[in-house]
Amino acid sequence: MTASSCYTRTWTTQRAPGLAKAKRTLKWQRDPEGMRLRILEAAKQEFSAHGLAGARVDRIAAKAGANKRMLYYHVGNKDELYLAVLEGAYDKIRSEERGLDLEHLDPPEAIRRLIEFTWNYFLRNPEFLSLLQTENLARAKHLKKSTKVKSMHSPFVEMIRTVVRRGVESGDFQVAVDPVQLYISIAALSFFYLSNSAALSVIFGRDLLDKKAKDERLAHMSGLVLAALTGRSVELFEIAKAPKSRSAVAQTV
Amino acid sequence: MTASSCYTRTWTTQRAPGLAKAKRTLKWQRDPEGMRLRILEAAKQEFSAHGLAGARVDRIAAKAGANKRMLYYHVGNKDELYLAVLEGAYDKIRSEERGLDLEHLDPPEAIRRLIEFTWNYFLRNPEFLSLLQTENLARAKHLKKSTKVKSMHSPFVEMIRTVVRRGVESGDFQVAVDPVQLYISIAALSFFYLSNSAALSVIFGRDLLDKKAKDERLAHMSGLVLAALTGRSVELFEIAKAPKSRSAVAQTV
DNA sequence: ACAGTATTTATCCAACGGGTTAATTTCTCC
DNA sequence: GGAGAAATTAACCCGTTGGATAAATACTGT
Repeated sequence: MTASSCYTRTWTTQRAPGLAKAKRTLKWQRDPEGMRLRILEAAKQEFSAHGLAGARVDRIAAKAGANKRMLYYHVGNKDELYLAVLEGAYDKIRSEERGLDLEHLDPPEAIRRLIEFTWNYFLRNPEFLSLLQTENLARAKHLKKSTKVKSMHSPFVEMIRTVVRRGVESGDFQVAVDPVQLYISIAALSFFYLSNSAALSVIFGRDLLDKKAKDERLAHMSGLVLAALTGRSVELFEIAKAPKSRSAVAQTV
Repeated sequence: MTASSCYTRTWTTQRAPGLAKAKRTLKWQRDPEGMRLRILEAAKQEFSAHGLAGARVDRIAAKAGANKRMLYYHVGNKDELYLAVLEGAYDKIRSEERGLDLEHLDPPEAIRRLIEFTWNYFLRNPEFLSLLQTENLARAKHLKKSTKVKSMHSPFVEMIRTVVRRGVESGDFQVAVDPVQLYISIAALSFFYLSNSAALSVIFGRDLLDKKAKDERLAHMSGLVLAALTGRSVELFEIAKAPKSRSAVAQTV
């Protein structure tokens, strides 16, 4: 319950290292940029772990090694803090995506790469999933106030649109598909699986996050999307075997 | 802020309608079953609207036209209440699914029907989406305590497994696919689109919930899954047109 | 008609939680 | 070396909230 003390800032530094006499002991040190970053990082953890209403401003301060007042001084109130975190999260994923360089791959390979990237990004950044879920439960009320976020996405959509068009022209893809629909589907297949893995693991009685399950999932998703686009049914798709004894599977999360 | 009074119970009934003298006025009336139902319904609304931490016990009581004490008397504390709501929600969807009668349709038609049902069910029951999201943010801690829920799903998985097997045997499906993967994918395509429509509408700058968008989404999803399974690229898949002026689209939610 | 139980109402409260105010300390520039 | 601005700490405020206690009222069987 009580905030875990990730680390306590021990700014009890010596001043004026040369002088022997004047070695005053500082109680703390100024560091506005660092403070802001620590606050945002702590807030990201707290919001993704507890949601918007569940997040505690005091815990964020504690995790950031800061006084609660600092949150308001450097960022703003709880909602503004949340928006800042969210913008940072979107910025990070879209900027990594830009590095994928899909334009120079042949279309099926580009799509496969996008799928794999999305899957791995979500795996590596579970807080991103939580933050989005939380924002959607709030009906995107924070995002609607953001100006930055909207502009970050048109280039991304155009990138996918180009890949699809090239695929159709080269004959690799059977069908032209709306890039927004396609991206939403690609994101959906990973997002839902991962963000709901806790509940899904319980209701289906098998651990969806162990190594084998994750490999199978990636193969399934790539196969599904690429088969639909190209018409050629790619490798994948494990055969459906009827369980004999329905042995209970551990549900380590 | 103050709880909206959905309806106020006016139990100020006349007793003993035949007798003229003894027409006592009751302050309230007993109704344990009805009370329990009203509490669960109110709780469903509150939890789906505000999440777990955001939900207010007092508001639930007010919405149910009950005294707060009643929640604890009839169901339990906040967490037990939430679990009860969740179990009810799962029970409802799985029971409707049983009525789909997929066993007697030819496999592609069965899958299409499952996709359409899932989509429409999520559209008709947005609280279901919220409840699941909330539960997953809580890492399924409530579901793990449930005994009922686990057993509700094996028959459902077997139903899909059978459809897939029949499809492979008849040659309709190119590939055998794990029924759990398939169902997760089908659910994912609808779930993510709808549960994240608020944020997606903002970042992509178009209203994903208007009539046209919804029709397109259903076509896209059916096309994607059936094309992948059958190899024949079904109708659908709108051509990707480059926007000329990128006209702003209203974002009614 | 009455006793006993089930159901519901009426209050209370202590901890919490977001946000604010005011005082303190550090840094920068002249 | 000192004044003024920036950054940080410390302490407080006050409405909220989940939950509890006790008293009141309705029903049931006899």
